[in-house]
Parts: sequence; C-alpha cells; structure tokens
Amino acid sequence: MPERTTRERILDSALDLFGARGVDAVSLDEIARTVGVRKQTVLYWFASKDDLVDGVLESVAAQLVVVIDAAVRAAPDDPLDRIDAVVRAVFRPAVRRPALLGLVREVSRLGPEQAERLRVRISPLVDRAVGYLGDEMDRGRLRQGDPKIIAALAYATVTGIATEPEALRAVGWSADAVGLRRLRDELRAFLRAALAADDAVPREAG
Amino acid sequence: MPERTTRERILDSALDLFGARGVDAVSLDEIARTVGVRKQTVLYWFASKDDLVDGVLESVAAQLVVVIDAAVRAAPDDPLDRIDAVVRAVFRPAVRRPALLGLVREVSRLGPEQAERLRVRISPLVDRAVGYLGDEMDRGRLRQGDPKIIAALAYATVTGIATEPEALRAVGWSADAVGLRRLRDELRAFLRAALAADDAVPREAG
DNA sequence: AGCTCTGTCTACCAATTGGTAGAGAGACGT
DNA sequence: ACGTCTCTCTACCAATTGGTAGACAGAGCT
Repeated sequence: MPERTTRERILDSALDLFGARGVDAVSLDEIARTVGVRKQTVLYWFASKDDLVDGVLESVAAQLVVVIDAAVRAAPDDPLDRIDAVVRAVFRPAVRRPALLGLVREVSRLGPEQAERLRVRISPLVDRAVGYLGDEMDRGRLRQGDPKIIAALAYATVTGIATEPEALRAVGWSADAVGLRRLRDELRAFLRAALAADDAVPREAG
Repeated sequence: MPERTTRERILDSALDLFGARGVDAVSLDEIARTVGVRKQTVLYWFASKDDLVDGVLESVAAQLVVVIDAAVRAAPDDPLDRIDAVVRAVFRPAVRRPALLGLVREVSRLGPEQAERLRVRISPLVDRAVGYLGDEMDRGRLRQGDPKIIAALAYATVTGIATEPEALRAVGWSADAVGLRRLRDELRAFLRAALAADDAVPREAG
C-alpha cells in the first residue's frame, strides 16, 4: 500500500460510513475513530461536516466517471452490448463497495444544494447517456421511448438492486460467488430485455 | 378527517419523516413538534425510538399488503397485465407519498432485527409473487429466468424510480401531472419489456 | 364526595453532537 | 539557533439527543 494521505483516508472511511448508514447517522467522531485519528484532525482537513460530505461526493463522482468512461470507451458498437459493458463495469465496484452507489442514493435526502453539486459533476455522463439512448432509438436499435426516463429507470434498476441487500435477502438470495454471478447475469438479461428494440427479437423468429 | 388518535398521528408523521430523511436524521422532538405534542407524549405511546420505528414499519407493511392484495385480486389473468395492475396500484401512493417506499428502503440500513421483522410481515406477499412469476415462466408466458432475482429486480426498478426524485431531476424530468403520467407509462413499458416472454411478439392491443 | 386510570405535560439528566481555541511537535529554509 | 509552516493533538463548549421521574387534569366508576 503506497502511503495514502490522511485526507484520503478520511474520505475513504467517510464514503463507506455515509454510504452504508446515511450522513446524519454517522458522527465525525466515528469517522475519526475508524481512520485512527482525532475528530479535530478531521475538522482540520474539512472545515465542517458539510464540507466533508462535499468532498466525499466529489470523490464518488470522480470514481464513477472514470469507471464508466473507461467502460464506454472500450465497448463494442451494438447498444445492448455497450450497456452490458457499462453495467458490468459498475456492478463489480458497486457490489464490492455498496456504499458507493448507496451514497449516490443518499443525495436525494441531502439538501438541494449538495444534490445540485453532484448533479453538475455527473451531468456530462448523464447527458451523454441520454443522447446515446435517443440516437439508438432513432436508429431502431433500441426500444422506442423517452430516453430521459428510460435512462433513469435503468439507473434505478442497477442502483436499487446493488444498494438493497435486504430486498435480495427477502427472496432468499445469498451473496456468495455463485449468487453474485447469477445476479449479474439476471440483471444483464433484465436490462437487455427492457431496452431491446421491439422488433429485434434476439434469437429466433423475426 | 374522523378524529385520528394521537397514536395514529404520531405513526403518520413518523412515517413521513423517517421515510424522507432517514430514521437517524429525525429526532423524537421533531416528530412531536409536527404532531403538535411534546416529546414525552410520543414516549408515552412508544416506549422508545426503536419501538416507534417498529410501529411505523408494521404500519407500512400493513398498508402495502392491503394495496397490493387488492390489486392482485382485481387483476386480469394475463401476467403482464397483472404486473401492470400491481405497479399501477403501488405507483400512485408511492408517488404521492415517497416516504412510504423510502422507508422500506431505509430498512437496509436499520439493524438486522428490524429488517427481519419487516421481512416476516411481507414475506407472504413476496413468496406469492415469486411463486407466481415462476409458474408463469414455466407456462411460457413470461421470460425465463430466476423468479426470485427477477422479482427483486422489478421491485428495485419500481422502488428506485419512486424514491429517487434526484435521479429524475438529473435527466430534466419534471414532477407535474403530465410528467407523472409519462413516467408511469414508461415504467409500465419498461417492466413489460423486461418481463415479457422472448418469443411473445408484442401484442400492443391497446 | 373520593379513587383510579388515562393521557399529556414540566422538569431534568447523561451522553453525544458539530465546532472553537489554542498548545505542541516536527520539518524546513534562513 | 530561529522563525515559520504543517499537522495533530487536548481542552472546552453550547445545543441536541433519547430517556426518566413525576406532577396534573379530566373522565368514569363506586
């Protein structure tokens, strides 16, 4: 492990704690404790709790942008395959670190100012996705619909399933390696079916 | 309008506040204030905050069971239509009162004991849904897959989109009457496509 | 009348919250 | 050796947290 700075370690712990239990439920003392430092050191690096939340949101946005950008760049031309690639890329870090998407969800209950700040950071990603969906719909390679809402629905599906372990436990799913692979495959099939063009029947008929 | 008891009013306010901002972020004082009573009156009806959370969860579960049960009972035979009916039934209260599903989501970050208690209350609903999906898959009227995971995915989609206004705002969606209808229609089309049998040619009959 | 039960209140309490003030230790250039 | 800058610390603080103890008013029963 290359020596991470105190600031980085604080952001890291705060991301996990905020994402898992919510911003209001986590105290600066607890964050400091998991970092191995005093609360005042946290307040040295981040002037207030709000400031820390801002920093964490910025860090999350940056991580998501990097991951998704790379996936999109390396993806094939077919829109369904491309969406597959993005989901695949997001799925791994999201499952290994549920707090990541959990924090994105948390934004809805933060103040509108902070929601706005995150929105600005990821809006290029969102705009590109919506534009892409619209283009492919026009080209007949995706099911027709409102690209904005469909983007939000796809997001809701992925984020929802990744951040609600209790929903999966409620149906008796287990989080072992086999379960994870099955979940990922079902999620991909679900999204493919939801987004595929009506007349483009995948395998047979036509 | 008929005089609701203090207990009911406390449950009501607590549901809205807990669902909107999270259990930890809402104090007993704040709940009492919105009810128009002192904190100690809240503690008279519910021995502790945990106790109140339990009560709210029980109330939420009961409301969901009633709504969904009625929708299922009145729904037609075709599985896609049936799922439509359930979504329709859940969508209205969920949008009018985001806290309802918001609280269900909140369960994931509560203790496992409380998650378990809610799980027990709604497990009949879940079991029935999973069994139904499995049967219809066997009958070839729904896309093949793991009924458990697909139930969870459909739940994640509906709950996710209903509880994350920020995601919709990020794509420029507006929550007026027109937007709501469009959202509901897109959600239904999305789920229909995601769940429809592969070879079932879309029969858009109105 | 008196007595009990129910529901709401005032008065506290210890613990925790986010945050301020400032001391002290080390590194570094002069 | 000196001052300065960076970083972490101890010592506090006012406000808020969930919760306890018990007073008080009304309704209903005897």
